[in-house]
Amino acid sequence: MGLTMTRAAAASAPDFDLPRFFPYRVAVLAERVSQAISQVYLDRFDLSRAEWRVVAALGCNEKMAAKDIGPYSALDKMQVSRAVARLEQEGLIRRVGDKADGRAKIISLTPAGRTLYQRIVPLTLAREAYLLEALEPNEREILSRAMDRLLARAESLIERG
Amino acid sequence: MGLTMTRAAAASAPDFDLPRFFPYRVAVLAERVSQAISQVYLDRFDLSRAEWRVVAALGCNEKMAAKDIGPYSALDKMQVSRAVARLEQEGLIRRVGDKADGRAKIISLTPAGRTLYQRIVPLTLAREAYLLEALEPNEREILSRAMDRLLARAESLIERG
DNA sequence: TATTGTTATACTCTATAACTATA
DNA sequence: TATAGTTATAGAGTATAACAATA
Repeated sequence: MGLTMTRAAAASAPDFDLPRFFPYRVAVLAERVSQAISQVYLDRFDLSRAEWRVVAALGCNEKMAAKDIGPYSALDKMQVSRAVARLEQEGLIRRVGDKADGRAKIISLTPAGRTLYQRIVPLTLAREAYLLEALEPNEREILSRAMDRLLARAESLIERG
Repeated sequence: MGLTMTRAAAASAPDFDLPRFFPYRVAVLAERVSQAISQVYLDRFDLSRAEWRVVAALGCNEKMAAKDIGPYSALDKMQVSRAVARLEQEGLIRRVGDKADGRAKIISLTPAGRTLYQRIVPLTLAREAYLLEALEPNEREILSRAMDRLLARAESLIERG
């Protein structure tokens, strides 16, 4: 990981090595992990990644307004809107108007949606467990904390431009 | 991180929590890191991610055949082909036929391409360094090894389907 | 005037495969 | 028959913004 940052060379030949560049490595890792997991929700159950995230969010939370699904699942409001529209067509979720706020719609899984969720979850958890078996418990803890800190730093970089 | 894997509940309510699900977390992290880095190569220098990777590969390697750029930069041959075509139009790379293999074309940066590379690299390294400042040296080492192992496991999951 | 959610549009990316030229 | 690389095409995903309804 370009971790040592030994800038032996000056601007004319900076110490840059793509395969060790952290942003590259995390992109490749995430892409491969996503492929491995999407074999479950996409290939076997024909859900897009956004649709799977919405199902997962509702599986964890029972009832949510669309505006809360976005922040919970790292999707923007259009991705949520489109995913929710398709999931409703497929009979996997239902929407009812919120009495408290006429603009909002409360979204929840139908029984079919919950059954789907319950089928997918064990398969994805098994794959996650297989991935994490590569690590010792203390390594997992360090990884988890590292990811939280890196995410916070990435977000502060994005903010400042 | 769904790391503890305490499956207290049975299939009817598996211990699934999207925000702690490792594949979700690594996807979100990679996306945010990519946004933070693409502010450099995309917003300031108008390169797509694939184009930046090709420039970076050639910055690290001087001369490469297209077939070697793909594996080096985690791009498929079409992504390489398109990126290379645009970079050539922009005068950032050049292609010459390989005398040893009439099918292959040897690709290298032009002086303009190398100048661009040398401008981008310090900026991306600075952002990488900022991200990694969040971690102690030993944490970086553990993270680096963890990423290698997780990648290998993800690839073996993909292979077996 | 701001927020919730949908729709429209254009653009980019991706995936598959057909195609050429060489080997 | 296989490989290096390009091109074609269609589908999926993305970004921006306009829009309607409600607050």
